[in-house]
Amino acid sequence: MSLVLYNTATRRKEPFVPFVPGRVGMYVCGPTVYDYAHLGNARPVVVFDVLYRLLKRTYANVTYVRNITDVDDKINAAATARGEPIAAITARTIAAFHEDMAALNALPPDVEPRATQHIAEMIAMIERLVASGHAYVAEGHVLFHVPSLPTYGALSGRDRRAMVAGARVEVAPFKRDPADFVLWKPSSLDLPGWESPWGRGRPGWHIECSAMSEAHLGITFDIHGGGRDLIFPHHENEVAQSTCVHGGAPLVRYWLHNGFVTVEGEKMAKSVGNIVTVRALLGEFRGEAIRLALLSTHYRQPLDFTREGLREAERTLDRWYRLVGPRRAPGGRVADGVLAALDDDLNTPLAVAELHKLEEPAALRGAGDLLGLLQQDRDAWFHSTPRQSFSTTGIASAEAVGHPGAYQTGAPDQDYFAEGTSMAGSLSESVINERIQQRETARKARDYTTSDSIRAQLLARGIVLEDGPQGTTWRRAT
RNA sequence: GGCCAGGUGGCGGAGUGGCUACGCAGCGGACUGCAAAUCCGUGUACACCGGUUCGAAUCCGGUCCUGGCCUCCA
Repeated sequence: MSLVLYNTATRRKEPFVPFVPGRVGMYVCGPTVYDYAHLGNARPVVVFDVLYRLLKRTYANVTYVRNITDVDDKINAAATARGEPIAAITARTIAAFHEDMAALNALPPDVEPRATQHIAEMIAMIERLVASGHAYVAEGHVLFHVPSLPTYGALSGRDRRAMVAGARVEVAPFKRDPADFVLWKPSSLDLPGWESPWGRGRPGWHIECSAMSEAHLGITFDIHGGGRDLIFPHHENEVAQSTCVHGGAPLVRYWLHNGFVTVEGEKMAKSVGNIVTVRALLGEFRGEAIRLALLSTHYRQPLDFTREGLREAERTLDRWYRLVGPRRAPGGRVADGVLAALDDDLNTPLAVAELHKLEEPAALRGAGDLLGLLQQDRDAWFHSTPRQSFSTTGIASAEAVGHPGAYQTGAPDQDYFAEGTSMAGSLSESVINERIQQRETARKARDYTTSDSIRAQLLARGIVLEDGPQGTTWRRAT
């Protein structure tokens, strides 16, 4: 394997060489848990899941860390707005996140640290920053002093003075420099808080990732991933904190960032009202189709998510499932073309094209395993509806998770899915099989009027019949 | 305003100097009682204008357009 990755820090593709031979440490920024995961959250999870699978093929020791941010002002705001304890919101959201990502065939990370479990490490880190002159205390806050680090801005490629000039947010008066950012801030008693040398307070956003990556991956690790929007300020600030704490030792060797997701050509944003949650989408499409749609565009490119794109992904999976054989079986050797595509900076669209060239079931299953696709039995795929697929993986319904109204994402979102009315799932398999038998009888009697009417009836309920050499099979229309 | 991406056939989407992917849709055919599925055939695209070159979608310059970031949005 000769993996090449595009490194945001150098803006070039570079051969991937682990810092410690044979061992790989990878950190991906995970969700802030106050609401269901949307497509923008799902893309990095799926993309870096493919990278994780690819790395595990080659390296015996891969540690994948994906954090959970469970202390954040957005969570506090949600708790206030809903009149619900923070712990209840985070616990429920984390459970939903796990279910949704599992439905997308994303493997769980090796470590999933939570910010609230690493407060002590954060405080220790901040103390060192204060002691070394990189941070200062002001009005109960601890701030990182950006001018104390001459190389600040290298990752995002921006000039400090230009940033200040373009700043559109009011600068807090106690900052020594407009670019300084918060490491620790005071908490009133109604907000989550921990005792610290600077009084009861809570961490700023960036420090958690510095603390958690050090705790689980050490001072310098190989890969750090996330969405493009995190390059600045989040990752820039992470670099600043960590390198200052670690006496200049580099934090990350390869920075990877995925592009944004738009929906039907529009930016997905709360203000537009077109946030598409994975959970809502899973009600209409199967997880593997969503996953394939996410992998059909190169991860660094912008991805426009459309209903038609999802349908195409379903048709593609239909075709592959017809070829892979009835039972889920261990995959065979991964085709060279597929590997070469993924080795080239995770070129998943090219890998998908390579899959189209495969005809052998074992080869398809093998490539599918690496991409996290084709993970079920053929019948399970053809007979399942989105809902069923969702529940057979042990996922509780949105209602069972509770307070569905709390996750109201607005009318436009509802409209997006309203047109996808589906009758599939309204017929049980026994009824379908019974009708197929009746049709068989009619066909043997050459009563094609009856047989065609049975097929038409089933089609109206979303069931497609196919007469093959081995008899009649059925599938859910998509 | 600054910085950064991107504009490829009806659609999606790779490709970054010559060999013009791949998929979907469409069209024609085979198969089928009819379908579906499958198979065969079928489409010479690279925003615009210059330049470099024997040769450019691919390199250089310019123009237009779209999107993102610019202090807590993946």
